[in-house]
Amino acid sequence: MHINIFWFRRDLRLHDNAGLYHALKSNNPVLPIFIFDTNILDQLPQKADRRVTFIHDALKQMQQQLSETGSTLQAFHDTPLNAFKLLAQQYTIEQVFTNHDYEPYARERDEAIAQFLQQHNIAFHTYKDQVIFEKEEVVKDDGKPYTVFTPYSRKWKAALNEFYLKSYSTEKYFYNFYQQSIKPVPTLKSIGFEETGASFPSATFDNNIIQEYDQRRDFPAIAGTSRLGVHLRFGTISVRQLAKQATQLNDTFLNELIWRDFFQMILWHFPHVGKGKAFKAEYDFIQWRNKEDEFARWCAGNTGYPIVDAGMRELNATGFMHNRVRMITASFLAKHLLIDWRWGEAYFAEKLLDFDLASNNGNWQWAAGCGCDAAPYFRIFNPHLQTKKFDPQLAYIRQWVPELNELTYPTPIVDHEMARKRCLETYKKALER
DNA sequence: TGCGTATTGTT
DNA sequence: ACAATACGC
Repeated sequence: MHINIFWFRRDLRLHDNAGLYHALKSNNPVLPIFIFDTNILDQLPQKADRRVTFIHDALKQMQQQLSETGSTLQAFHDTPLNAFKLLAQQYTIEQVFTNHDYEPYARERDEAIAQFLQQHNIAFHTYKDQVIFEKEEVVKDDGKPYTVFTPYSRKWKAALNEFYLKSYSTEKYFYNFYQQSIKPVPTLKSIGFEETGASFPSATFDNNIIQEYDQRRDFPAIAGTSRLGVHLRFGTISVRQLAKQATQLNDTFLNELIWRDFFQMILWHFPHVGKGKAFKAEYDFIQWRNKEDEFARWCAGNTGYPIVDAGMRELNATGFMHNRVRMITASFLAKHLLIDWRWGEAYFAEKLLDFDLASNNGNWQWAAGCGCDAAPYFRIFNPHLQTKKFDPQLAYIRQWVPELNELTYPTPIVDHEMARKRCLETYKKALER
């Protein structure tokens, strides 16, 4: 019996899934698979990882839904290549379907799998699913990719129509899942991880939050942001459904989704940014101070700047940090402390539940000034003024830095005015070359 | 989705 | 005295 395979990666949902839709419409029964990729998991420093827990929860939920169709998810804990070798021994596979992934590692992985499948005479079909526009779909009139957000977003909006927001109604074809008895999702323990007891934001989006997003998003003390980052990251919501709401409810929120497409597009066209290079090469001449002890204090939320410390403590405690505070803490690391932005990028990558390489890298490069359409290097956030503007009652700070009023609060790690001047001089020196 | 400072305008 | 604006960094 011939089967087709659908390979889940960062699209962990059965509804409105482009690749799954095409798989289910195909001529053969569809076996859904997921691979706990040891190339990735073996690099993770912690055995208790909220993201692995999140993926595990999402798989169990899909497994439940699949059991109602008489099918089952087949999960592997292996390298993708080994998993496909096993599958090719066990089944007669005609076609494999999956969705695009734009990260450097994913591109290498998918090229290797494509080669393996070709050798075994198995067709490999891939689809756009996690963004509205990808690759060359929104480019300048000369065919080159945009590197500045605003003109990109204009072209993006001009190109948008109902077609790009339409749901893929997979449900009509659920009868075409490969029928077999349930294969339980491996336990976290069996793949070398521990339960984290983490609770996750809901995947249902609140229209009121989206509607008032532009008014409320900058205040970390209030619930003004969607908290949907993790669901976009792992595909537990559909970006098409969310973008459709955004077009109707709030242009500022829609812009955030466009930033996400923008950074995925940048990573696709300029993969070196995902391999430790500044988008603007001249910024790699900056003489970072890279003081290990100062980095440790930043990580721990112990800089003596309450807004910075609150943000880092929120991150350490929850795996989340409010976006306004991400900008403040990132600017502080790169500009006040003159620590290589890549150290901060790596720390966020380790800690953020919603970590996404393209957005994390793009935003760190933005904060450090070396990215496309970046904050100019002389734009240095003043933590005190940022606090006055965005947490005037100190409600957010007090939540994460309860000892603020005690005499024991550490003195600032660095004087703002001195650090500001030092930053301007250091950047200027590097860019004058 | 900047800050800090000088200058101009208003009372 | 202080708010609004302009401008270099």
